[in-house]
Amino acid sequence: MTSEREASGKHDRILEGAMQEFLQRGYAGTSMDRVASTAGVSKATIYSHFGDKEGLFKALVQQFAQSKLGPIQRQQPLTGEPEQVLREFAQTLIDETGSDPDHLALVRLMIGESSRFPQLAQTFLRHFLKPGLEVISEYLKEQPQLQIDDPEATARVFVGGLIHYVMVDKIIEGGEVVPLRRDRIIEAAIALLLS
Amino acid sequence: MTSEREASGKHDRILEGAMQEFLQRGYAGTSMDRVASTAGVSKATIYSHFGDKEGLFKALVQQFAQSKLGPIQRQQPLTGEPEQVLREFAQTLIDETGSDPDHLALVRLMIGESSRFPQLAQTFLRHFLKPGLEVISEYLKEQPQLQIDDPEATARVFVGGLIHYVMVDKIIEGGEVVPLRRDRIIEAAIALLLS
DNA sequence: GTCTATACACTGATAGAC
DNA sequence: GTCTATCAGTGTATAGAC
Repeated sequence: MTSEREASGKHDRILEGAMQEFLQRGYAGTSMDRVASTAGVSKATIYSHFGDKEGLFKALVQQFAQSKLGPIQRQQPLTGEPEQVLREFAQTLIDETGSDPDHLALVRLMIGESSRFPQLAQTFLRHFLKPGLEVISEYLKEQPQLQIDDPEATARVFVGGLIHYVMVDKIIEGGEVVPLRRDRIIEAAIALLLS
Repeated sequence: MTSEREASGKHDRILEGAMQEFLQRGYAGTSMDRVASTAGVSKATIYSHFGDKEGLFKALVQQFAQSKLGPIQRQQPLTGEPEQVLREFAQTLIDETGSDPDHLALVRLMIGESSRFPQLAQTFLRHFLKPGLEVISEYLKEQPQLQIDDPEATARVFVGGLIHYVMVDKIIEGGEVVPLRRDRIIEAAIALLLS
């Protein structure tokens, strides 16, 4: 039916336009006028689809979290030599989260609004952080020669150290204040686990 | 002079009121009307002191960064047994940054606005992150028996892992999604450095 | 320096025509 | 379902009195 196709088209165009605006200007900084203009629809159409500004925002972030699987989430269980497995995992994590401008902007937004939209932060963690922690944690459990007492906590330090690097370097662009090349943090993190 | 004393009093009251509002509502979510009301002055007074909203915001964050020294920044160079030194450092970092609501709110704000106010993020890193990295980095350099090839990068993984824990648990309150007790992350981080 | 009063644009949201 | 037109309220910022 024509009405269904058109409705769905507008629905998605609104979400795309809203995404651009929210990622660039933040929640409070985004106006519904501008979202309407960017999406090429009238404000009334937005309100009929999403109720209000908060409804639009929540719909948008959930859609993002569900559409874009985390780079780690789609990974199979890890197998192979620890040094190579860990290096590839670390490189993938840093490169894929650090080179996607939309992802970086979403992290900024999610953290900035986490006190006003706590569910969004939780959705984000469930989709992006938790799967990566689990896959590394499982791998460490299967490597008794590494002598790791607490694989879950160790995975958290390992992944956390890498994510913190991306946050400082890419999300808040603090690379000038505490400069450090990508490969040095990767090798240091691996060395800690292997020694 | 009376005029000086009074001007200074209002100046500080405005900064304090603005701090409350910005930390709670974000930059765009804060209105100058509300700042004026919270500070107990008129809007015109704020504009005469700080020019515009952006000027007020910048003055505020710089004042915060300069007044509150990071818990690590005021520390002397570390000395003693590695296990005890590292444990105390980690506990201090997690407890002091994780239990100060203003500090947590400032991190949320700083990250959320980092693309629109990059200097604020840099100021923050210079005052809070860099000193901690340096003190740990220096300590690791003086412990050859730990066999750490790259003390700076290793310090970054160690500190980053701890800060990431605080960010997930306290800043975005994701403790339910990826629960982990404070002591487990501390012991896991220490074990990585000692093994 | 500080206030009151106000200018003037823009905000989120809706009514009513089609 | 979608639009145009519009509402009441609030936003930043300033003029002018004291």
